[in-house]
Amino acid sequence: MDKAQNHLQDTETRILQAAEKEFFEKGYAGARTASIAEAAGVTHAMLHYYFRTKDKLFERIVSGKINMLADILLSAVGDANLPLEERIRQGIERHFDFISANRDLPRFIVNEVLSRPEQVDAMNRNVQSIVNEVLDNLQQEIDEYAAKGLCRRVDARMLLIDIVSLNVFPFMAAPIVYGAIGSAYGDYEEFLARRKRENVKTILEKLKIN
Amino acid sequence: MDKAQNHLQDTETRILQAAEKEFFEKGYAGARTASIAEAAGVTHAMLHYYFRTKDKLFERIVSGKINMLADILLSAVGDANLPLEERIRQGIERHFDFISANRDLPRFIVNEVLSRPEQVDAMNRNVQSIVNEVLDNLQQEIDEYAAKGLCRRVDARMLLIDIVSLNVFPFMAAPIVYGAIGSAYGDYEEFLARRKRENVKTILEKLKIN
DNA sequence: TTCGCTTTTAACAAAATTGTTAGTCTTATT
DNA sequence: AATAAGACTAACAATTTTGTTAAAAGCGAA
Repeated sequence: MDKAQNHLQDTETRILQAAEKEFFEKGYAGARTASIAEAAGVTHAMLHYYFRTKDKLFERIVSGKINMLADILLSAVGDANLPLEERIRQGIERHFDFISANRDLPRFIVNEVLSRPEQVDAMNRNVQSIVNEVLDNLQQEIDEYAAKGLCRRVDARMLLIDIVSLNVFPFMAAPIVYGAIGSAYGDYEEFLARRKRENVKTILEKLKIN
Repeated sequence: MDKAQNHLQDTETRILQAAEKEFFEKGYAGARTASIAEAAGVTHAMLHYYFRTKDKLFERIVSGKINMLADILLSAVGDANLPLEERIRQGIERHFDFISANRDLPRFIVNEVLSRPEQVDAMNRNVQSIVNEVLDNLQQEIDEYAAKGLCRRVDARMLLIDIVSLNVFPFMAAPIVYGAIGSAYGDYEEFLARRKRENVKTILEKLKIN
């Protein structure tokens, strides 16, 4: 059973990997099952053997990716015993690093998931409760700090949107952002490091008391 | 000639309008020339008669949209005799309003244009010089204000990326951003108004001296 | 009206694309 | 070795999709 399973998993995961690449690069409509099969090194009948249809294969990829979103949100929450400013800095940096390590993910989500209402519903059901919990905790902590005069009483929800916007957009629009502006800062990785620092600064500035 | 031209333009523009809608909604690969023709109320042979190929029709739509980008950038520059803070506020708001009036444009650009290297080159050629001029002027003005102690010496390029990120991302990811967070602020339009104010505040905060 | 030009239509052709199926090969188990 | 189960292949089928073409219709000018 183990070796048989290995064999199965081998081609199955090869198809999955090729499918992920193809769907990320070309989207659902642009992806070709034949290309996926070729990239995976199998006949395209195998793709149907393992996944029945292009649609089911796509769903499989999507659901895997959607789960990553909740994970990164939770992992960015960080240690509860760090001071607020440090926790936020860490959260921003972890989020930035996650996007940096998955540079095509945002575009894929926005393109392929957000245009399918039933997927959006599924995502919101999965994400909303955890987002709200994270945000309620953060808001409470901000309010406590503010009560002691240690920071401004900023809106946690708005802050989260700020962070995600600042971190994600430059990756999504990378070719223009870097091409038209970023290249003035050196190579692309250098530019990214600079952006990361800048985003931390921008957000913490909103919290800082004058 | 006038009436003939009118007749010609009529179906031609109807095809163009239907094509824009279809390409915006489904992307190049997902768009169907038959759907476009049907939506325009003509046989699909007419589409080929006027535009030869799906590709040429697409190019026509894209080039029109690319030109809008330079326009909005310039229009956001604003009156040179306003004080810096007011000019920046105005620029942010104009940019936000433009995106708000063209909510599908960012996704279209990111999806359909940025995945085509030759289009990216064309865009950068068109945009880079004007962006650089705008940025150089802005940077100079910031530096002057900073020299007088009226604001911080912030990096104009980073500021522009901040503005575009904050303004554009919530529209691109609208279904999640509003679904998971924004709905706490009321209806969608209310949320947007709130975001607009928030973005202005975030940016001006970076300039303000403590 | 007739001529010539553009616009429009209907039918067709070619290619691409997803999916199926019948049968073969491999491999673990008995 | 025989068998059974799953993995695999090659060929085929059905549909979709882009694009063409020959002929008809519309229309202004001579």
